[in-house]
Order: sequence, then structure tokens, then C-alpha cells
Amino acid sequence: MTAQRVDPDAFVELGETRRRIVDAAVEAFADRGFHATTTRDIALAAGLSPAGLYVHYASKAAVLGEVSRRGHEAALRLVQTALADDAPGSCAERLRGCVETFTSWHARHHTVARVVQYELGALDGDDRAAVASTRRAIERLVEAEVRRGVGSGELAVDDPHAATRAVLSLCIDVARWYDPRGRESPDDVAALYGRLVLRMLGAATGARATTEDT
Amino acid sequence: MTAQRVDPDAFVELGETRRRIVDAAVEAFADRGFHATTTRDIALAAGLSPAGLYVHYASKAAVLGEVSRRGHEAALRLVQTALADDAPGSCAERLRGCVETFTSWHARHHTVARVVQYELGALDGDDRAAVASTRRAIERLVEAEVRRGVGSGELAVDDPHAATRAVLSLCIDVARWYDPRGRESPDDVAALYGRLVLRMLGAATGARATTEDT
DNA sequence: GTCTATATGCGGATAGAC
DNA sequence: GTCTATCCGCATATAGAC
Repeated sequence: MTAQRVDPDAFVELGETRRRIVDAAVEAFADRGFHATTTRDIALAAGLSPAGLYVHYASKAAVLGEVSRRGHEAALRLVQTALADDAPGSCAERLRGCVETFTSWHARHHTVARVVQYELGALDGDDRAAVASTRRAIERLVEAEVRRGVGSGELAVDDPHAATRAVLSLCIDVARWYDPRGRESPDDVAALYGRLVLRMLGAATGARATTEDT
Repeated sequence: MTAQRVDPDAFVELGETRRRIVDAAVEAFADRGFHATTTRDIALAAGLSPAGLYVHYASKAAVLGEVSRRGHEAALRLVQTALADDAPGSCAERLRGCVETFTSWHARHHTVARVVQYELGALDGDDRAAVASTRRAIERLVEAEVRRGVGSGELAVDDPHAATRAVLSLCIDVARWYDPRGRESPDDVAALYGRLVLRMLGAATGARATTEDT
């Protein structure tokens, strides 16, 4: 209906009609899943006839591909920005920032995030490969930062690969349970997760003062 | 094929044919999702004709209900045992044990766990209500233990409800990414997660010695 | 680029014999 | 309790006019 249900950064340059299609598809895929969503659902919610969809996308899977590719790219950009070479702060501070934006995105855009995280199996060939590559890029960036932190003594973990996976897993799962009708804002969850992750990684700085650090 | 793909504790007393149906359904639901699985897929994998399934279950959704109810009940039993009144140890030790068994179950039985965690939306009325109640019971047990730990000073968290949700979220998401072909056994992941969770919860005991405690 | 109409196949579930 | 045969509705996608 009113628009802006999805992450605007990820879908701006699509044009009006495709934008409406993607918007409707995200809503439906997130709510009921790809396979339980019909092309009619998407077309009608986008204000088109059932056939109107095929002018813009070759198939239902192509619509999913658009959502998943762009969603993954948006998530990667967040991580790249937070952990860029010229980003300020210690490893721990940079990781906290990264976890905060990544978590906040999964809460704020939990519909897109659900599609991104839980419909990988429905992607076809090319889209699946593109998305897999983006996912590896995200993991590599975060793991490299964790290793730097361990190297400098800021962090203390035995297995940086497994610890990184746990951190990303925690953030990603926000898309599953987050409910915007609940009490917590995306920023609330993000702030909490920033603190929890620093503890998980054994960050040296005031990690256990009285209760939690701020 | 050979049997024993699913948690035996959860599905023993079903009888031979139902057992084969449930086994086939778990495999298919976990692999492709409920909606992408056909009743033919299930029936044929169970060694039945397409119609044979309906002697034992009224519908595809009824098969899902069987899996989800019993899967949830199995998960609840694990938590009840780990946190029972007469279970030994401090709050932190009991929580570590709970996280370990809960995590290990989600890895070892990741097919059942995927159905349990990701197909809630496809349940119909009665099953959905039963399952929701079991899920709340799990959360309540864990949260109560966290609150006890905070009260006794063993743990340090600002918001026990949110921290409990994060802990369970971390464990549950194991079902999404765990791959038995990888290097880590379920017990490896469980041991790691036990340590990470105690850190998250600010456990006082040797939480940050040199690297990670054992 | 949008529509109406429709081809075509597939999936959930049932009927009825054995 | 299992089978074969089948009904029936629905979903993806296409055809062709405007």
C-alpha cells in the first residue's frame, strides 16, 4: 500500500512498477515463504493483473533473485562501511559498530532479512552463486577483524572462525524473532547485541564492571 | 533408507509405518521446506503409494504437526532435565549444561530442528497452539534460571528476558547453519557455545583468564 | 505495458477394489 | 492397510488484443 516497506537503500533505482512488485514480494515471501506465495498474490498486491508481473520479471524465482541479491549487497555494504580500513576505533569498537548496524538492519528490515536468510534454497543457479559469494565476503570481513583483535590482544577467542560464525549467527537470527510490535526498537536490540558480542569475544575493555558496560 | 535419520527419543512409539512416514517427511521438510514438499515425495520415500499416506495421517499438515509437536516436546525435556530442581551445580554450571545439550540437539538433529524452528507458520490451529505453549515453557525455564543467577550474583545482565532470548536464539540458529559434513561434531559446537554463553551472561567464574575457560 | 483469456501441469485428497 | 485410478482446483506462465 503506502510504500517503503523494504530497505530503500537496496531497491531505489528499480523504477516505480518493479519497486511495487518487489515490495509486495518481500512482504509475501517474509510472511508465508516463497513456495506458499503465488504469483497472483504478488501481482495483485502490486496493483497488477496476474499476467502483468511477467512484463517485468521472467518468473517468480527471478523476483526472489532480485530481492535476495540486492538484500545481500545491502548487508555487505553495512559491514564494509563499519570495518573499512579508514573506519576509526579499536578492533573491538569497530566490531561493536559492525554488530550494531548489522543487527539493527536485521530488525528494521526483518522482512527483507527473512527472505535473504531463509529462502536461499529457492534461488536458481546464477542468483545462488552471486549470493553465496556475497555471504562469503561478509564472513571474511568480520573474521579478519576478529583475528586482528586477537592478534593485538584486544580480544580473546580460541577459534576465530567459529566465534565469527557465532556472532553472525546471533545477529542473523534476529530476523526470525524480531517483531516490530514488541517493546524494543531495532536500536535497542542493536545496542544490547553490541555489548553481548564484545563479551563473547572476550574484549578486554571493562567487559565485566558491575553489570554490563555501555 | 536405513532409518534413524531423526531423533529416536522423539518418535519411538509411533509404529513402523508412521515412523517411516515421519522420517521421510522430516528429511523432505528440512531439505526443501513444507510447501515445496509434495505428499508424493513423502509417501514414495516411505515406501508407500501416494494414497497410502492418508491411512496414517489426515493431511500433509497433520504430518508436520506430528513432527513439530514431538520435536518441541523433545527439546523441552532436554531443558527440563538440565535445569531440574535436583540437578546439581551452580546456576552458571546448570545453564552451561542446558546450553550444551540444547545446542547439541540442534546440531545432531538439525533436520528435525529445522522443521521445528522454521515451519511454525505452516502448522494449523491445534498444533500451533500446542507448540506455542511448549516454546513458552522452554523460555520460562531458562529465563528463571538466568534470574536466579543474577539474584545470587553469579551472573551479570541488565535485562534477563532479552539476554535469555539471545541465548536461545544463538542455540536455535545452529539448526540453520550446521552441516554434519563439516569438521565440527555436535559436541564441539555445544562445548564452544557453553563457554560463549557464560561469557555473554557475565558469569563470574574465570570468565576471562588468558583465552577461554574450559 | 497492461489487460483478459487460457493452456497446461501438478498437487492434495478421495473412491473403491483387494 | 495397501493398492490403482482419478477428481478437482490451483498455480505458473503464455497468447494475443488494446
